[in-house]
Amino acid sequence: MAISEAKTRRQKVEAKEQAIIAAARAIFRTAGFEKTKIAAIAKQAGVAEGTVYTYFENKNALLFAVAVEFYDRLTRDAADGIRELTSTFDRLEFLARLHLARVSEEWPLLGLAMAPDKTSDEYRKTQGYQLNRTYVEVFDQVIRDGMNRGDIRGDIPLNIIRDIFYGGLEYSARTRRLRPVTTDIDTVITSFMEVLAAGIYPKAVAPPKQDDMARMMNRLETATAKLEAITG
Amino acid sequence: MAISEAKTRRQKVEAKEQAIIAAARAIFRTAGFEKTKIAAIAKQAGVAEGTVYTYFENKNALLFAVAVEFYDRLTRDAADGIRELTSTFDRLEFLARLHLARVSEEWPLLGLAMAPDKTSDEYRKTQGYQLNRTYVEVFDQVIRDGMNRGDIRGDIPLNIIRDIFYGGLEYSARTRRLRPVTTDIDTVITSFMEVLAAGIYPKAVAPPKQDDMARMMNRLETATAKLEAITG
DNA sequence: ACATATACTGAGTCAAGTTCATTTTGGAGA
DNA sequence: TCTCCAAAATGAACTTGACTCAGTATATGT
Repeated sequence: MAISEAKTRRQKVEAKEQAIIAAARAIFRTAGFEKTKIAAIAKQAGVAEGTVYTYFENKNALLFAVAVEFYDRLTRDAADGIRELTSTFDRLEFLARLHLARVSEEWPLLGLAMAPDKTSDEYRKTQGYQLNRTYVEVFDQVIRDGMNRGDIRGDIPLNIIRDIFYGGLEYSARTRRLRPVTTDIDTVITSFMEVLAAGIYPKAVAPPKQDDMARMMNRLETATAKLEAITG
Repeated sequence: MAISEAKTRRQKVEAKEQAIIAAARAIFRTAGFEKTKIAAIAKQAGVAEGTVYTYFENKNALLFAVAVEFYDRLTRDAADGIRELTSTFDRLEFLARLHLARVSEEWPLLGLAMAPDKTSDEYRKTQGYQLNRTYVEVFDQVIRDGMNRGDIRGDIPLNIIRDIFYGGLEYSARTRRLRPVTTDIDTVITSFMEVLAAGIYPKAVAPPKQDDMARMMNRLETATAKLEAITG
């Protein structure tokens, strides 16, 4: 009967599809896209080479399938995470942390998946765009909400804020990957959020009072003492 | 004699190398990396297929050569541009404009050139890193200088500022490329600089009109922070 | 002019992605 | 339980394109 087929047959097929995606993810991750051979994926998934092509149009489509899973999970985690947080700042910090962590792990692969080369066919181009849109919509909502609350200034286009946020995070992830001495992740997030919130220019300062002058002298003494200790 | 060889023979060889690079750049740009055939490059450059390989180890090396030219020009233009500008803000805005413009044109290609896949051999990996370092050094110098002048707060690691700057710009460029309705480039730069300068949070007070004392405080903070970083 | 090193050539090799004719399998109907 | 068929699986064969190499042409120094 039709129901029974839908249960067992379909289940087997879907299990096999998952096995192929899992094998692909694992091998792509260790070997990179170019060096990964379809033969190796097939072997690891326990199927023949040709079978891969009954599930996926080609190698790019397979990479794309891996990317879809990644994005789905990421979007879900992002949405779940902010649900429990109330302040705009906390939400943004949460999203920054999540993104930095995930992207550090998987970007070498998934940045590629969305590259023009790999999404040249129309379906994947628009599909990839949608995937990204859905994910980023979580962020956009936090910002819009923050603007309404007065937590975020309303005179900057959302576009720009989004690009700075995700662009900055992606580059931070890249820096952490490439640099020999890697900064503690909490420090990165703290500084990142600080710049996002208040910018790189010095904050407005109140004109120094008497106290400030005294404090400054004090600190200058300390600093000078340290300097002398070094220079001798 | 040796001199004459160095002149005519070498010149011819270098002209041919340039012809190959030029052909490669043109075809890579229109067709993308994967779809570009060495045969097509050879034909356009007016040489046999095999000749390409007397000049370049392989296809990746050819792409890399294109990237080197791009970076050299970019770095030169960046350094030249800021030389004529005195204020920190003007310098940063200039660098932002330059980067956004160049990256919009060429990134689909050159982002790839630096990707892990293409720089897997040790030479190109470190070479690519150096290329990037040299370019970014122009920016770093502007920031360091700005910190010393008190134009930029000293309590944020240079890393972070750099990543936000270039990451944000790259994403802005990407957005401009992908989005159907593209924002005017001046608006993008203005908003971008505004966020970089002052952040996304509402300003507490009017923009600081720093008097000398405040400037000095700021500078002292910076110096002390550095000192503390050294002495622990 | 001659010898030799350097540059150039393009047919051939090879690796890997993709196709397809054939075989296997799971389940619906008798 | 047996039969039959459509879906799924197979792997050998095909195709494409990067790369090699044995041979040819060219330029330079004597």
